[in-house]
Amino acid sequence: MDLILPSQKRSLGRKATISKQDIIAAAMRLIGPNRSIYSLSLREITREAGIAPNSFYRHFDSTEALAICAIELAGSTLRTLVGDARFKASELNKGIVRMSVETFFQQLYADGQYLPLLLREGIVGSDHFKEAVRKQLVYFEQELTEDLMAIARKTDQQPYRPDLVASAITRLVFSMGSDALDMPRTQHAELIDNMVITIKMLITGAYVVRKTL
Amino acid sequence: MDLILPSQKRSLGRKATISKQDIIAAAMRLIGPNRSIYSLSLREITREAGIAPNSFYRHFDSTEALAICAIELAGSTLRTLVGDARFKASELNKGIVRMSVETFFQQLYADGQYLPLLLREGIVGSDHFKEAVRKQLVYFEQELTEDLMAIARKTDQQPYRPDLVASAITRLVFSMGSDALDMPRTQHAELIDNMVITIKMLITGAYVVRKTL
DNA sequence: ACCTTTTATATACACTTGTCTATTAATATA
DNA sequence: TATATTAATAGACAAGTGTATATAAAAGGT
Repeated sequence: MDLILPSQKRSLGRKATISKQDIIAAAMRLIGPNRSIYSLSLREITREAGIAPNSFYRHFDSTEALAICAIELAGSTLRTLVGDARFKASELNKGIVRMSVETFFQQLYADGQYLPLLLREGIVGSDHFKEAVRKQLVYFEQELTEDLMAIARKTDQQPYRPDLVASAITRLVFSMGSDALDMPRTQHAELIDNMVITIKMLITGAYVVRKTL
Repeated sequence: MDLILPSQKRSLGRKATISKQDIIAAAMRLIGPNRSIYSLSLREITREAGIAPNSFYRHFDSTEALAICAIELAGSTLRTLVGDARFKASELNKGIVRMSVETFFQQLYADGQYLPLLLREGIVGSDHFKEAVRKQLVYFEQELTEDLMAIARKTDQQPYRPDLVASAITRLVFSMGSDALDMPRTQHAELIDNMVITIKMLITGAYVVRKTL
């Protein structure tokens, strides 16, 4: 998608002094831990990015377009990150659940701040925003479902409604993750433990419940 | 709290033509399903409420003050509602989990739109906002924990970490609840079923997991 | 009746906002 | 070197913003 990757070949004209990514980065700097992209003004963004207001239109049609671009970028970044976590987990034999959760938390400290972005824009944005975020979460859930099936194959047990489990885990991880951002790091170890316990309770319940329902 | 209840006694001066509640109602009308209070301008609110911009200051110091007042109102309203649900559940013997979830969904259709309000402002607001919302969620979790203990007493089993279970349920209910707002009502029955199943998986897991950990 | 207190409004000011219409700067190609 | 093409800017516009100051309106207390 050329919204994300800068087109390598440029055929003619003046060299671009700023890229889409630079503008997105400026926007990310502005929203910080509380604001949403929706609340940013075009001029505010261009001021932060160090360009003239009108230059914005060379890169995006509107602030809405920028937001959607940022959401997609955030989603893909996060998913490759969790993908790596799964790979490492199978290598280090550390437990997929814990490894994924830990990786997720690492991302919290990264400059990108992609996780809270997804959370916020999925809730306060326009319908267009929400759909973009929902799409990213669905990817997440699909990968999680795969993981759950892999675990199931190992233990030779069939979980009940792995789709629901995956959906619930996604919601929990995002919810607790954004809470973590407002807490001192000293509490994060405990939070991670709680998260792992909760997820394990959920997965365990998924095996047992099918008998009782 | 006199922020919420209109002071009955008025000692002197001109009669108030508008109340705090009227202004809050106007703000609620404006935010609709997507916007956050944070994005409302003072003039926008007063226009909707049918008063002059400066009149706003007679009731609130700032839009932030209005937001916090609305959050507290939303929280108390929701909690009494769920309290009623618990009462009815014990009367109708319908199952606390299902009854609470159903009541929660009923609230989605109410004019107040309090549920999405709590969700949004807890995420995009200032730190002050967030704290106000968090306080309401803690109330929720405490009542839930009570319920879980009550169930435990009946079944004569001790759940593992009921605090974590209550926290998880709260997050799930709010998350799925806000999703429901963007879906056609025809899908709500299924959503409620899924929610109940998920919660039961979680609770069941909480009983089993203590043995395996 | 008059004064006091409260509520609400009117007017105004300095800013910020999004966007339109040129105009200038820089670079690849011919 | 000249030209075409793209990027970026400058200036200006109407519209919207929060708030300060001043004034009018309505009610209670004496």
